[in-house]
Amino acid sequence: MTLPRLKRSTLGDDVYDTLRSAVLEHVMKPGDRVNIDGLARDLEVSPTPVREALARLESEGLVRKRPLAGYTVSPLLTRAEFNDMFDMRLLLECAAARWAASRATTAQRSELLTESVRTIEGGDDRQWHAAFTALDAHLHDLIAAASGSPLLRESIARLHAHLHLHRRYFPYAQTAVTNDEHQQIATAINATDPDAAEAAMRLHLTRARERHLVAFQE
Amino acid sequence: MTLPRLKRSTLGDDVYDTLRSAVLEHVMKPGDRVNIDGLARDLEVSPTPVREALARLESEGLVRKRPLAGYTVSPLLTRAEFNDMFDMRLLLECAAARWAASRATTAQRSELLTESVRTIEGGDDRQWHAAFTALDAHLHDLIAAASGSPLLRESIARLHAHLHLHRRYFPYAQTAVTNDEHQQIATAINATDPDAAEAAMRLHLTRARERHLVAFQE
DNA sequence: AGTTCGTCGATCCTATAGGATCTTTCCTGG
DNA sequence: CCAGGAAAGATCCTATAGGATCGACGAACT
Repeated sequence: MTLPRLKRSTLGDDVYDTLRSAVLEHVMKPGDRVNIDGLARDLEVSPTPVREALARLESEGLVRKRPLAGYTVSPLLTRAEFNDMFDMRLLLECAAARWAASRATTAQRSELLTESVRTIEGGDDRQWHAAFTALDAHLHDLIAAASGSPLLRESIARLHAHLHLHRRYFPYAQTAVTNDEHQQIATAINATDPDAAEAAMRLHLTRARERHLVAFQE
Repeated sequence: MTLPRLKRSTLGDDVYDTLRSAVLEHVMKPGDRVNIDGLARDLEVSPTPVREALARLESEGLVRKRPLAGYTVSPLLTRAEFNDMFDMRLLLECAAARWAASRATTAQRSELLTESVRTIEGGDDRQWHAAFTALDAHLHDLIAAASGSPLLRESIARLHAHLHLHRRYFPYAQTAVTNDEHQQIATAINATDPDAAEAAMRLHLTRARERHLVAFQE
């Protein structure tokens, strides 16, 4: 019998989750100054757990720290940084798809298939975008988990956090295409076809990069 | 005229560097409990910067945190984790070598050649091992930097920190082989030969894995 | 008019104190 | 001799206060 190990969360962890969500959902916008005392007041905690949470967020690159001048939310990605991120995604996620195709368990394959056909309906723009982003992140994490490499999964998760530093962009018209690409990856992994899985992932990421690149044309 | 931007370091950063070195050099051994108040007394600072440093170290996986029970130094790698780490190194560092071969600047190529022929002499066992490890890490970082991808370089650096979680092992008899492998990589990169650079890196890592694997045979 | 200096306000950084929790040790009973 | 429970000690977690530094505004000088 395995008990779910009741999670004894600390205040610092709660603050961390809250701040992380705020940055990822652009409630705290890139470039914003982060006032430790102010945040502590708003969250009704002491500055100490806030400092702890910010130290972790800085280690992940979501906020920047200037000594004796405070924290600021990390600025938006430059075009070069954006391209670098997608180069990394191609490197990591293509390998993840390949490994997942050869090593995933039966349960992982079926869950991947199930999730890949889900679609997001209803809600206003903000809700819809949040839900779609979450689903996308979840799918990619499923593949990363199925790769059987904890380190690879963690690296991909870290990278996806940086993706949120990118300017918000709503590819409404292309969700059908995105869903189709996801399904092709899932199908290839389910069929234990590493080559096809890697190719499908490469195609998906290459197209996703192009879809997002329009944000830099202004 | 460019001034070297005097670094205004904070106490928290100093504590972080100190603790990080202590963990990496096994002054604080895997599994050891970390006493916040005790460390603050020893370092003659308040617990606050110590907490901040530990939060960052936890984010990097060098220490673990159990709520309401304190921090402990991360345990030694299991055999599975060790293999996973080298799978990741193969994925990341082979790509780094390939990219470095095609994109490195002239200055980077020459520095890589210079450093790859350096050897470590003298000192007692501890000093010698520390110097050799530092040189190895420096070489791999040079290649990662020459890849032109900041994210890739950071990922590799993060991975190398985990390498120190591995049991100490002194391959005295094999340093000549290691040096030779390093030089082959450097030569290939200098010759702008991506295929050879990747192959040399793959060979180096594969052999390094075997050299370290003996630590698990007991 | 432009620049420099000094003061003010805000913020960060560090230090200390009190409450809650876990670990350890000791004791009792079977 | 071993298992279970309780109390003491140590530690972590949180809250608050004081010192130091940075940025900004205004005045005086060149």
